[in-house]
Amino acid sequence: MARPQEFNTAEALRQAMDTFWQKGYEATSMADLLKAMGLSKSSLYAAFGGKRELFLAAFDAYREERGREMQQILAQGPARDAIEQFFRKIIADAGDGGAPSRGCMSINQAVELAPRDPEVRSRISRDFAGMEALFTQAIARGQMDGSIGNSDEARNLARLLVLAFPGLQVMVRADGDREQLNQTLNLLLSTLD
Amino acid sequence: MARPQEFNTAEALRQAMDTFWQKGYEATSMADLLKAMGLSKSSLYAAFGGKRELFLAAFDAYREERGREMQQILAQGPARDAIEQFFRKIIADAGDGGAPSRGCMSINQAVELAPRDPEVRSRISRDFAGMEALFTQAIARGQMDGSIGNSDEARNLARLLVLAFPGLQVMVRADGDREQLNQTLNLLLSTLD
DNA sequence: GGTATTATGAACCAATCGGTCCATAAGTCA
DNA sequence: TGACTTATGGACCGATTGGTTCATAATACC
Repeated sequence: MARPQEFNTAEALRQAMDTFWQKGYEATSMADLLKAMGLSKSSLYAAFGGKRELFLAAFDAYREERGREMQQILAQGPARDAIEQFFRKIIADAGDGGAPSRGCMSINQAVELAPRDPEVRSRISRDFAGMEALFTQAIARGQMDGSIGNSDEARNLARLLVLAFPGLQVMVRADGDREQLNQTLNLLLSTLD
Repeated sequence: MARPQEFNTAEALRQAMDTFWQKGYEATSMADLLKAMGLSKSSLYAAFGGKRELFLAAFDAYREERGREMQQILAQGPARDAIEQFFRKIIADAGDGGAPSRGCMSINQAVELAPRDPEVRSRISRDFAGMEALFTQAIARGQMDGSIGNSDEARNLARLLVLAFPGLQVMVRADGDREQLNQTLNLLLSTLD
């Protein structure tokens, strides 16, 4: 019909996601987003609405992407190994350079916006529930294939892992010692044996 | 010598602490603080410096208070029971009313400011280290008094609890189901047996 | 090539941000 | 009571906040 967009919407959204992920909602200004996304104010507002709508879109993109990634990792190989790899990866992903780590955006938002924003809170509830379901499924599989010896209810064991997840993500974001965290993971994972 | 302060400095600091605790650093404006502390702008700046300095003072007051509280709880009764009470209290303290829970200010700041503020980050590192030390001490005591059966190194067990702590605090702040969290604690604490 | 349609950049907006300044009120001490 | 010291409230500051508006440029279609 007419003049086409000069930017890739999905790619711009990804840049916004990265910025919100690193700095959180309040500390991210529209100027930050404009620079990161590389487009002009009117384009941004036309394509995404305001700051809050852009944030929610970026957050949802993050959640979907991470959900798929988790599902994929947990499906590979013996369940116990898959679960271990899932947690090890969190530590390994922490920026090796001096750059501060980003942690998990859902966890970050559980702290920042969830207490005062029902729409964010409900998303995070869903994230935890989804994570519990995936862990439960993986643990049940591990109890079948013999890689997980603990015969407690899979759901209960899963909840322990769900509890450990934000703990690990917070410590990673606060620049916790990676070697030490890996060591602690040994003990956590030995609970499954 | 001259006109005395009309406000109690410690009490005003406590109000600031509460506000920063609930809303975080960025989402708290000077206007919020003025209202919460009940004093005028010039008084606030004269007594506490700027926003950041006030925040650090409030944060340190929080950390000291909580550190003492933890120490006290862990010292009471058999070590295993004391540790259990410490964790149960975190869940119980979550606002029973509809009011959103505040979680732990150190954990909240591990997410919000720590990645970009070395002064905050070092405080949080110290908090984690202190917590690890207190847990280690309590667990060692429990291994002596027989309330803790697990004979793994006390320090390693302590690190597992240190990992669980931010996990629990984040879930509480995001309005996680209290009953379910208490149930999950059972499994975590059974690691000590 | 002309026309209709749409994306873009810049100018502009009120409101709020954290922070400073100062005249005045309210005390203390001699 | 008078002199000195200090706390207080309000006016004021420039910068930045998120957001809107509009003239212009660029493209697709006929």
